[in-house]
Amino acid sequence: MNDHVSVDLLKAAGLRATKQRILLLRALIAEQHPFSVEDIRAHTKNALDTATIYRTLEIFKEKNLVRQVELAQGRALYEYAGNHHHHIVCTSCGTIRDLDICLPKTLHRSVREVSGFSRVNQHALEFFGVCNKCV
Amino acid sequence: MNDHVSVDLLKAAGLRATKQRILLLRALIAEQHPFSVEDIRAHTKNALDTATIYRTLEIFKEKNLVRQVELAQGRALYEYAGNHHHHIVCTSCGTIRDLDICLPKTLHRSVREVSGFSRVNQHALEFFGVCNKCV
DNA sequence: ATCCAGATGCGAATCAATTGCATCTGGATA
DNA sequence: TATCCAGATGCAATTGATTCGCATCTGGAT
Repeated sequence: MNDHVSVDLLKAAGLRATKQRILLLRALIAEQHPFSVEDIRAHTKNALDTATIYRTLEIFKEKNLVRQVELAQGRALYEYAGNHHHHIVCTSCGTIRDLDICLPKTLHRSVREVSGFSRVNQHALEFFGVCNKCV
Repeated sequence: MNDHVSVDLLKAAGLRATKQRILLLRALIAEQHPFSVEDIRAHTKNALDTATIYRTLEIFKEKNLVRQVELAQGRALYEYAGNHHHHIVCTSCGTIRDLDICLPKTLHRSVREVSGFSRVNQHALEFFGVCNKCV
């Protein structure tokens, strides 16, 4: 029932709305948090094949439906690309918390100037520290 | 001869100065750029075993001699932890350029406040764009 | 010169991610 | 609504990075 949101998002992105894509997108929207492929499989009760998940995530990334997050944990994490934000990771327990903080536009602009790159499209920003539960 | 620098750095870090560690550290200092394990092997003419490189890099990371860089290229990159800096990656050709840009301290401080974390020790910041050679 | 905790090399194992291929299906078309 | 096919999927096998077990070696303390 609640598939409408996912279906609409898929159609808007010019993608075929298959069962698998609807399920995956719904899981991503529901989780609202960086998510490994194994987490996704668990969340969807193994209804999705691993290869399908990887292939679909790749497509979703191209359409800016999901974002890939690298936290040096040996595997990639993915999250629904709602509003732009960043994360802080506890290096002790691995907890990930969202941050509503972003780079000042001035910094983004000076990167283009300093680097000599024609375009600067994205940035990845992750913080690492120790959460309050880990002292 | 030029091993002295590496040897001193290792001793200062409280590590045994083995042939392998001197060689690896020298390669990292010489390269001054994010480096994959395969790159390191090539640079050192396969004198180092892969397992040794991984194990040693892990130790170097703990001693803050090297930094691990995640650029979502399917493998980790490592670079000598000289002065703190960041990178911009061309999403077309993969070129990595160093940036002498960093976050304003105010942002770093507010992360601690917003997140509720006790400590904020590090951050990873990577930019992605298109370099001038790739149009 | 001796000694041994720690370091190394080798091969095997692990684990995330990718690929080939036969089969299936969403949705465009008649 | 029935037909059709490019694109999507599942499965199994593969790749490629990283890790591990274990026998051997070595830096540096004594």
